[in-house]
Amino acid sequence: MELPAKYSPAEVEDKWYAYWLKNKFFHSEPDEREPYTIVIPPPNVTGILHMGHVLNNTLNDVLVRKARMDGKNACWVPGTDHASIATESKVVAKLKAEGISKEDITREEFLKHAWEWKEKHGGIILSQLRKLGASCDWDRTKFTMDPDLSDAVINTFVYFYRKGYIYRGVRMVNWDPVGLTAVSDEEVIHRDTVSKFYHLRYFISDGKGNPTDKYIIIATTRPETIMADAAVCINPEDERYHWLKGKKILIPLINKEIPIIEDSYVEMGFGTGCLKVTPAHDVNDYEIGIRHNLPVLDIIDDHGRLNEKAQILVGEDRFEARKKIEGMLREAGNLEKVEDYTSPVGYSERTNAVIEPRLSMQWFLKMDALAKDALESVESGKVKLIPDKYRNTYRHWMENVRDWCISRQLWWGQRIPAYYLPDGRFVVEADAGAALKAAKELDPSVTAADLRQDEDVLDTWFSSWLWPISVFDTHKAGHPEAQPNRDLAYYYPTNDLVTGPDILFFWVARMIMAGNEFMHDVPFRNVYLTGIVRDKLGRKMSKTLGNSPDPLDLIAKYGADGVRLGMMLCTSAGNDILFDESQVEQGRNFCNKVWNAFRLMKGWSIDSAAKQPEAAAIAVRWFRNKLDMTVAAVEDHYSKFRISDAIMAIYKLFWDDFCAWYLELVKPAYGSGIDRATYEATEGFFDALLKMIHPFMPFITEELWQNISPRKEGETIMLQRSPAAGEYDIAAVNDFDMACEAVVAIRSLRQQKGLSPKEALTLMVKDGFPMDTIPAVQKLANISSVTKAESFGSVSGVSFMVRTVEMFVPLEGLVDTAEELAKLEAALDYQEKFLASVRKKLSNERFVANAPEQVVAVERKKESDSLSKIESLKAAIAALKA
RNA sequence: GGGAGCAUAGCUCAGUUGGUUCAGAGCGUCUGCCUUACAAGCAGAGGGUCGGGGGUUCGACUCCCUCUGCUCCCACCA
Repeated sequence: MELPAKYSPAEVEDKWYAYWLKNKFFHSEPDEREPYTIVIPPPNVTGILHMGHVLNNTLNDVLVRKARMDGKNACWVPGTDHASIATESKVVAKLKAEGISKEDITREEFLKHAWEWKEKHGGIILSQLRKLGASCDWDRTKFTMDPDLSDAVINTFVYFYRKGYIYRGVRMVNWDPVGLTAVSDEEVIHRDTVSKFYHLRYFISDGKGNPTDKYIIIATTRPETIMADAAVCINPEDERYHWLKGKKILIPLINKEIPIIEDSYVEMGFGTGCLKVTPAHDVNDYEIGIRHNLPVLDIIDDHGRLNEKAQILVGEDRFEARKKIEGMLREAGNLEKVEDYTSPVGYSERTNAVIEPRLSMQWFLKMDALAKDALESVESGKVKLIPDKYRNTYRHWMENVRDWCISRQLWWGQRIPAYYLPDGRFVVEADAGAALKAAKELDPSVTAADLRQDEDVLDTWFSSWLWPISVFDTHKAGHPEAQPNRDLAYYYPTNDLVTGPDILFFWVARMIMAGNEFMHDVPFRNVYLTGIVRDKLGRKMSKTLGNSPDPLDLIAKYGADGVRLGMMLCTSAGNDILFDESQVEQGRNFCNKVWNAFRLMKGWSIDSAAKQPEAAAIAVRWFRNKLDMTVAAVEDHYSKFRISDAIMAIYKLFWDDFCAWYLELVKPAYGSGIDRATYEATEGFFDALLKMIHPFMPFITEELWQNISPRKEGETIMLQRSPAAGEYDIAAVNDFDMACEAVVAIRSLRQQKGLSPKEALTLMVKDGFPMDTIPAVQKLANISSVTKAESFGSVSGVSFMVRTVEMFVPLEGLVDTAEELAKLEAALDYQEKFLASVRKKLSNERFVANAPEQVVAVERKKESDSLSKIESLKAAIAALKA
């Protein structure tokens, strides 16, 4: 077989992915084997693949492929999330571009557009995952708004409503004036923002609504809301303002009279000590308003514009109004001064609009009982967080959880199944028919046409928290008493969940709640929390910064295997990843290394008459041990989710041990064939190595595995068993390591002396070297003959130490005696100091008395080793001087 | 304001109950090589008072205190 010197991934990857699909290797059905289940964190249905997805899904794929090769019935369920706000805003934008405003069309028309959009863009990200090699069970692909999954959401709502957990109420919510919906507390991101601090003069009223010449100063960041002020508040302890008690104050510009109230909420040291209370537009002010029974005046509309209740600046955007009112206040003599000011401002996670605190009627889910159980699930270890530092964060959140605002003023999503009677009462039922029946019980005269369904839809997370259940069994969600179907019974709970810490509360915690509620069991055993993918400079990857490479471009350039490996090499749980293209290059290079090792091996012709050379026999014995040793280490890494350590161990095993040492040792002389025993052993090792690499680099390993020896249709490396760790002889590995050290020393010596690798040398060895490895040293260091010696006599040459053994390479005429002497004396000096420190330790009675025996033994070994080295060094120095 | 975490080689990070000749890895750097698998490569080399200070201990990268610097999460300071 003629193979090019460089591996080209493109055709190989498409070919094998198609082969895997055709043979349904990814598909899983319940059987008698142990299941291994992962559900995908569903990407937004209209999303496109970014580096975060690459990280997450590569990890998932590594885990699921490894499980499959461990003989488990592995099932990775893919799917997408309808992402109500994100998708709806995209559809709105698209319609806007076509000249259609959402307000001008009906809900049904809008949803038709939305579904069209979904059909058009919905599959993109899933097909991109195929490019990455993701071994999802595509037959099980789900969408959070599939009809049956939506039914599960509705049933869940009805269930919690009947349980008394869902209620409706007026609350101060986080209003997103761009998305035109309330968002939950978790969807608000607070960022320090530079703004202005306006110091305003509020004049005291003369009691008839006219200003006196006395005024107080109030500091605010939001002068455009003064028209909604309901009072001015001072701290009752604040003597500076006692004279104000009982007085009335006039709101600037509109001259509205409002009372002075006292509340200890106000901090005397902050601002001027006077607080304007605006119950409709500030959460704290709302609380104060309730305490003091103040009227609520809402002057800002859905879009963040001032409404007619503001009396002035009606129709102006809140930020425009702020600018304009500054001028008006200055003109009216109400503006004392303006300062620069930095304070935390809430932004919508989805639209980045400044959140407007706003009062509105919303639906809520009580969280306290659910959170208590979900906390217990993690505290007890039923769900393990990896890394476990997140337990603290998790606990803190669960202990301070607030009720979940689950309604959204959107159309894209599951519509809340509450039906209003004309008199304002409502019923909650799974469908309109049941609702009518229930409504008739309240009022027999009600007809279907009288009933009006709630306009709002449910928060997206209210569907994705059911994901580990609903992808298998859509009836079970909302019906804790029901028997799970066969799939759910078999696959639930899933094993591992890989996701980002940013959605630990949004999603992970809520899945645990839903799992506990409906399955009486947690939804997964391990939660692997990845970091955020950042660029080399530590900046978050974002479209606006343009610092995020397109994964598909990277795949096209380096191959999916290269991209995967590059990602896996630098991932450790819970740590952010500073991604750089050079890592992918490293991955690509590794592919090429594997490819070329294969080329080398396949290029050999077997000579049946050839006897196995000693060096090859040594190599085979050693590598078998080394392989077993590494398999054990890799298994240990997997068990602790140390994925980058696992691949690094495999990487070094392949590159350093297999290629640099093993292949060089067994490589036959140019022009000759290889003996059968060595060839077969090599092929066996190669097979094992491919299997170890496969979860990380599925494509190239399949390609090469298929070509090691002829395979039948339907055979695949994917379904082979991973190499199992066997017994290994650590002493043999250790002896070989010593041989390698000798080789390195001799090569280094060559470099120093400018000797070509082609020039054979001779070697003299003192007692203590593992002589059975000598043929390996000879082959790799090009040593023509080796003699054991008691002393090296007066031959001219260079001596060096390998651990405690002195070795000597005779080099007539190339030795600078003074230089050698200096080197040896430096080594002696170091060794003597080392010995002194060891002896100091050993002469410390408390050390000998308190330290464990083995630690003391190690020190004694150091002492004797050091003594023998000193002896050798002294002898070598003496010989040089002679 | 509350909570959590981090600081180890030029960069990114390991260091698993305080004890092996333990100060490591990968990348990068430097030197020499187009050696008949691979220059996307081979061979070799250099590089760190483990952030500063103090303490506990026979022994500290590891445990405790403190200082400095950074990050994240939560939170209503107008």
